[in-house]
Amino acid sequence: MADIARLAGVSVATVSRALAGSTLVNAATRERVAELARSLNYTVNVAAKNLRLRQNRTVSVVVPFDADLRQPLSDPFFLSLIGNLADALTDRGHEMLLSRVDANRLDLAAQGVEAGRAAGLILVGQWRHHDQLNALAVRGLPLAVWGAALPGQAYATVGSDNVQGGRLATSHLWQQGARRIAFFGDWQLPEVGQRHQGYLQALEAVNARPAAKLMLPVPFVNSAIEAAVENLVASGTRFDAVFAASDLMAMTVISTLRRLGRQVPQDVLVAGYDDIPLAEHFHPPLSTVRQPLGEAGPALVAEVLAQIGGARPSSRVLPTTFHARESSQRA
Amino acid sequence: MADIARLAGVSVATVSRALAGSTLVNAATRERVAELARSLNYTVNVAAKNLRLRQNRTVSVVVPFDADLRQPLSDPFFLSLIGNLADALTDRGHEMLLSRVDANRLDLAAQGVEAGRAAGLILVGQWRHHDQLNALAVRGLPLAVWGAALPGQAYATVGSDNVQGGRLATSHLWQQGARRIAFFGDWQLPEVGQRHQGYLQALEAVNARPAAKLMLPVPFVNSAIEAAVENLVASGTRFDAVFAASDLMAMTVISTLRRLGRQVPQDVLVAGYDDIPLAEHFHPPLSTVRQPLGEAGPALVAEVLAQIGGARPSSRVLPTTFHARESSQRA
DNA sequence: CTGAAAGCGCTAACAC
DNA sequence: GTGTTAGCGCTTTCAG
Repeated sequence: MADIARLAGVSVATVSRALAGSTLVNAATRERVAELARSLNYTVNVAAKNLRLRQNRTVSVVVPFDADLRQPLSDPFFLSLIGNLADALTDRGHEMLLSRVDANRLDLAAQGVEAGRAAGLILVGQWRHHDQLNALAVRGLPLAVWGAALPGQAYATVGSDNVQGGRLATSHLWQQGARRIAFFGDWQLPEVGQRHQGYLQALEAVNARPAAKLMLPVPFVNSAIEAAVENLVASGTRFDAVFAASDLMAMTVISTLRRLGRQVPQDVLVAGYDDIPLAEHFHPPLSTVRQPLGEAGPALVAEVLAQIGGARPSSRVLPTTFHARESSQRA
Repeated sequence: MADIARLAGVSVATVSRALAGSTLVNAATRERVAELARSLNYTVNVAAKNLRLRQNRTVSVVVPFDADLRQPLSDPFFLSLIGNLADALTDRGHEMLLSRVDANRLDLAAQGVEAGRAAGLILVGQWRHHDQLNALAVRGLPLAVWGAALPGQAYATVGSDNVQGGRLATSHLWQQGARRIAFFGDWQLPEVGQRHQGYLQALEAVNARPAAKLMLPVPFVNSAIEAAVENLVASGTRFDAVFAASDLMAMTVISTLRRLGRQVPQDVLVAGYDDIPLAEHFHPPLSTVRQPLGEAGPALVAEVLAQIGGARPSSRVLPTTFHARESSQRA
């Protein structure tokens, strides 16, 4: 900037003003400075500017990972959510700092904000660390979490209506004639827990009681899912439908069932959760609960930005819809 | 920092040194300062530090998008690559600034670096903007691009051996007895172009000549893929195999063929490219060319960091392997 | 309309 | 060992 000032024969203050488009500066001078900057391929140093202005237009997005499995991030739903967040942030003139942290050290997630790198934090995935999240929120850190709304939470969540989703999927399966519907998913996780709630509610609504043997606390790990299907089949437990806590899980269930000689939907009906793009191109096309991904990014971004602006945390539950396709309907 | 200095009864310089773990400062003082910082939940402001040190441990990762379609980022392969990059960057102590830019305004991609927000740039996807990329590289911007190595390029690429991949897939299909193998993919895109090359080479190797009608320049858009399959079938052109430029495309091809009453692999053999995690759980399990995703992130990161350190751009081609599954083998 | 000067939060000579 | 000082690149009072 000093260079430009010298070349333009003005002070740095004027250059700063000119580049900021201030009307205080003579139009001619402004144009000259702008031209010079362009030809020198010069851009204002954002870091210095932010430092001076004590502002920050960056939001830290962190994806917690389960240290035990150190799985590379692979669920298409979360991956898409990240893409979505990038767009939403860009649309609102902010930048996105992306990182992954050990889910057991969630306090590290706040680092970006504490080190002044970012003005707020978006957490993609809640895991079972409700209390750690509360601790962050109590510190006054602008924070929005994708996940389930839980009682007694001090932080803001944005998530889909998991209970409703679980209910929709389960009662659909029931209506299709399924009477022994298995639930696949680790209900210790808040979101899955609520989907499980919905499952229970739907069964209760028709006066059915869920068999304990049909509820399998399966983690989001391929090998575990396959093993669960194998065990279920081997055990001889009768079941005529599966409601899986995610599409990815449902797909693995279907492919494992097929390997074991059971056809979907002829022998077993299956429904998933998420409605990832591939769901409708799967074979059979997968019935599933759609989470409104398109709203997710903007909602999370709006929430952190509101908090950065001083607002109190406020959670939001997005409605879910069920999309019946072939996997849950007998031909 | 000033606060801590006051509370500790020392100067800010000492606090700075203490927090940096300098041995120049008395161990007792150092501990006192560290304790104070901890209790105050204080962290050094990275932006200020970087400004002063004229250093920068951030890398900008940008994903170009096609403005015409403004598709939300959805290909699992690219999404996974981003996750991978995040990990690789974290492992090497850097942060990741993620953004998407209009593929027609690739010069904007450099903004992060020019504005001092980042020290280097990783571009995920090359599109057809070879020259724009060269222009960036010529400016001396540390840059690594995921894509195809092209003649006369001034920038560094990291990518899989697309020609080899195309050859492997095509000759496998040939060996399985396919004689009229269709190619699906827009070969204007460098990577797809090379896969197409491989396809041609494989056919040439067995003295077959590809029918123009069997080569379809289909973009990565679901509706276009479906339309292409429909047209191909409707036209009455005979074909007994499809090599698609990505797994996602292959899956859409399979699901569309099925809708039109053609079974895979009974009527048509299909092979894809990428080996996304879902490929093996698809029905039928998808034969595909694996790109070594695990190496991609680290390789791209190593390359930008090397350039930031002053090295000259140096491209890298990662080997591909073909994984034959049911979609390309007659029972 | 423009310039001089102060300061954002930090670190690195250079003294003591 | 520790403090003083200068300055990273910028914006913004406050004078003129």
